[in-house]
Amino acid sequence: MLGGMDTEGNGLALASWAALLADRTRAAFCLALLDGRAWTVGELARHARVAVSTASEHADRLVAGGLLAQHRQGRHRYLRLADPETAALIEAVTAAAGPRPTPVTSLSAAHRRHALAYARTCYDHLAGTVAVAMTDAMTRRGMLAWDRGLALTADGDAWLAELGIAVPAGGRRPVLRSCLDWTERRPHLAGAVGAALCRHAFTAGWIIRVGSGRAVKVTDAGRAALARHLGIEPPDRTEPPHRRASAVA
Amino acid sequence: MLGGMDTEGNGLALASWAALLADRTRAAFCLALLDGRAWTVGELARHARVAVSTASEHADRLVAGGLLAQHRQGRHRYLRLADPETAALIEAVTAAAGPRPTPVTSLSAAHRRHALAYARTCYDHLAGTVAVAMTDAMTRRGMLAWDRGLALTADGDAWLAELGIAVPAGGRRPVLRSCLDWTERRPHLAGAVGAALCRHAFTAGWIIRVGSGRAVKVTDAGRAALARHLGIEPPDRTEPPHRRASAVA
DNA sequence: GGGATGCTTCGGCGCGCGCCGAAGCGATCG
DNA sequence: CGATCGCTTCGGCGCGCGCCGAAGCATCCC
Repeated sequence: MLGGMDTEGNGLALASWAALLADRTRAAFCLALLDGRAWTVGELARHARVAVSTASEHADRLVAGGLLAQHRQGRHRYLRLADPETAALIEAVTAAAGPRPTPVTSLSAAHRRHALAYARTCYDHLAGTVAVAMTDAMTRRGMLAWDRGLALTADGDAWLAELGIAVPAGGRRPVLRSCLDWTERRPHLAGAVGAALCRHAFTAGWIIRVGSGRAVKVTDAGRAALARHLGIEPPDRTEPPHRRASAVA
Repeated sequence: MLGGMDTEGNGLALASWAALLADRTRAAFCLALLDGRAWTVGELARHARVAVSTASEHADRLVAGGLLAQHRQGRHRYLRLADPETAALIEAVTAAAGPRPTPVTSLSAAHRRHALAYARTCYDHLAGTVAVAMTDAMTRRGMLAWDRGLALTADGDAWLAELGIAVPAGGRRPVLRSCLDWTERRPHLAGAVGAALCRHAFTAGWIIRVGSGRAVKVTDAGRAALARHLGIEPPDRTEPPHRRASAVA
């Protein structure tokens, strides 16, 4: 029959890999870990609402499959995503898995949803309305060129330098990548540059973590910086979401 | 608890999507369909060595899940991958799922394996040793710039024009993307440019399909063209593989 | 018309996997 | 030292899913 070759060995590997994500509990783990931090087994269990024993076994499988890395410390076992490539892949699959806009049941759920859609981390870079707006602004200002691929222009280079961000030279990691935003369905920046930008936003106090998840909050200083450096005016998102219908733009 | 939100709705979507690939038969289907062509239910069944009834049901699920598109024609039902994005994602997962070098059992299997590793289609662009060599040559000749993202240079633009390939202007598809080669573990070109290049290679007679799978063969004309246009000398791959150990470079 | 051929539907079988609670174990704390 | 805490291991339960063959239904060919 020919052709079976490619498939037999490799189809199995593909299926095994996918099987790791093909369970709602394990998927929940990976999604939670997309915040880029390390979680304990207990935290993951509570998050996904399963028994700790169950969570422990799932963690075993994910580590064995190479999706997660672990490190033990005292009586804790910390889990995080294995590497940025894995994170990118999971994010890509999530985007493909579709904009299922998650029926919102409670008001506080609506708050959290909006906070996530507004600004969050995507492993090591920024995502959400704010990240897409930043990408758009950078494009508008001629810092990014999309017409022959995606690349930083000389202006973009200069801008980063001005902020004190060094563009990391070639490792095996792509310097600049576009990542389809899961809520906006439009691209934001990832890759080494995206990560450096996000790191800078944290250290410069533009954004801070809020709650235990992936959501971040743009500080006053952050709003000022975005206005000054990119000419964008992100709305204040500490106010309740129902005020906001027109502010997203 | 907080944080459950993101996960509950979305973790389910992620898991459902992954479940589509999490079966060796369905994975085999998708891998086969990565050749970019449309297969019938019967062909897929024979390829994956399952009963036709089984294949039919799998096809249903893949179509319902949005991974495959179908079109019926007389008593046939043709299946292909839904779109280039889906293809890219599957290829990415395959690469992540790992370089499991597929233990080779028979001599003819070795032939097929080498043919695949040497040159094949990856949905709508080229992959394998040849594709990676082409990408390297284009980089060496200054047609591609990687240091600030991945982009065509002016030289690259001119080269494509010389071949009569128009760089497709912005649709929602990325113009140029690097795709991790599954056999070489190094990047080759994808995106609209990769697809255009592959299409050109077919129409210009540089390559032809061989067998029923994804493998392609570089013609004499193709070898001449690669030498002339890129200064690379791909070895003749119609000869048996054991001759070739040193020729791959 | 009759007889292939390609596909779908259905019933049924059996394995695998996700779940839990109980018990055990090592680290930590008082 | 004993009590607590975080995690792991184990046994057992039940659902879901992948598989098949038989039967049915179109389509195409003579």
